[in-house]
Amino acid sequence: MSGLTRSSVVENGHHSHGGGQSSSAHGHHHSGQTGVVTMDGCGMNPVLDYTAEMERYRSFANFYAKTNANMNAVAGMNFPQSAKLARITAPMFPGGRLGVGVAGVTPWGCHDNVNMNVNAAAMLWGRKPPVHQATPPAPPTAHPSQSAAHMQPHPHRTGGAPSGQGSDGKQLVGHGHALQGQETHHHGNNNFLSSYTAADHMAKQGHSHQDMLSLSDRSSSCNGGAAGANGVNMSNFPAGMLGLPPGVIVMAMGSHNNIPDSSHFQMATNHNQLLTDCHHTNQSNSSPCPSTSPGMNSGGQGSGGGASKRKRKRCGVCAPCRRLINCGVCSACRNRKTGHQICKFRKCDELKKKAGSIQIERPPSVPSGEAFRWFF
DNA sequence: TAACACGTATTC
DNA sequence: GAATACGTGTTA
Repeated sequence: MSGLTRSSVVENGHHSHGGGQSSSAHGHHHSGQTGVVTMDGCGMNPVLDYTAEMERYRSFANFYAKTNANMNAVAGMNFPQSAKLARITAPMFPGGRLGVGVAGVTPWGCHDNVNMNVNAAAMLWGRKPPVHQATPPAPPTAHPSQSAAHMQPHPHRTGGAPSGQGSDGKQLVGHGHALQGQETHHHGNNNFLSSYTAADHMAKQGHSHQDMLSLSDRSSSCNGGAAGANGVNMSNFPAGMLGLPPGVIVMAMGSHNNIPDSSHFQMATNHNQLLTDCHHTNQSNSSPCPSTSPGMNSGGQGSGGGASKRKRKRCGVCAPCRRLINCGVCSACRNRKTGHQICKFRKCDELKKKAGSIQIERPPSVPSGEAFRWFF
């Protein structure tokens, strides 16, 4: 059953997405654009309404372009946060399409930021950006992953876009069956870049995101070899072998022996490695798997020595964790200096629970199809 | 019981 | 050392 559970997390293709501008809480949307490749093989997703989504983001972009411009011009002020935002969001809307003013458009989930309009300039990043920036992604028109080499049609491909959309860079990878056709669109548009950028950002910006991403050379131990039980151990495949462009998330589906909680996010990095999600992670240098990290519970709960006093870490996959920006208006944000608390909207759902009650079968706050919202 | 304040672990 | 954020005691 765990396989079914995992399937539902990604998008099983049965979700209605005919709601038009329905709330994002119902998850009809992004899975088709986030570069998610699922590994359960037999599911098929319709090609989702990408155009509508892009229009929506463009609307945001235009609005914030104006907002930022007005604020900067009228008030004669510069908002450093805008620059920070731009650093990550700009690649989502390359100037070629949306213009310079797009800087500052933010990729947050649209439904939980009612104040974002008036507080756009007050939005804060949870952590300062890394000092060293990753190699910037190539412009969409020149991204190396657009090469035909990795866009060769998969022999078992059955779902996804019509073959006429091959130029869209759809790459289906599976274990002997067709993969869900919800794949990427990433070459012909900007979502790939957003994924790429966000992934890179997440890999650097905060511990929680680092948690999500451990290098593939550790992933086999992380997964306990579980993926192999499915016939394909993606962990051991460099992304390049699979033709996955950086930023594409491979979500290994299907049940894994004795590992009910292994939602295998795997993300192709710009190094063409698959990054493997280890739930309950830690960023321990020595321990490949979070749950054993000295930073968290080793010797604590794990040894039966009672509740560990070690700090837990964000799960990295729940909706709040996927949120990249602070709301700027909650008490935690307002009292940043004295409160020592993360934005309420970013507070991990798991951490809200009592310590010791962690049981992530599936993040309860992650409705189907929203698993990768943070890329937008 | 939720919000707040503070200690402190963790990361950079 | 500063910033971030978790844990927990206190307060409203």
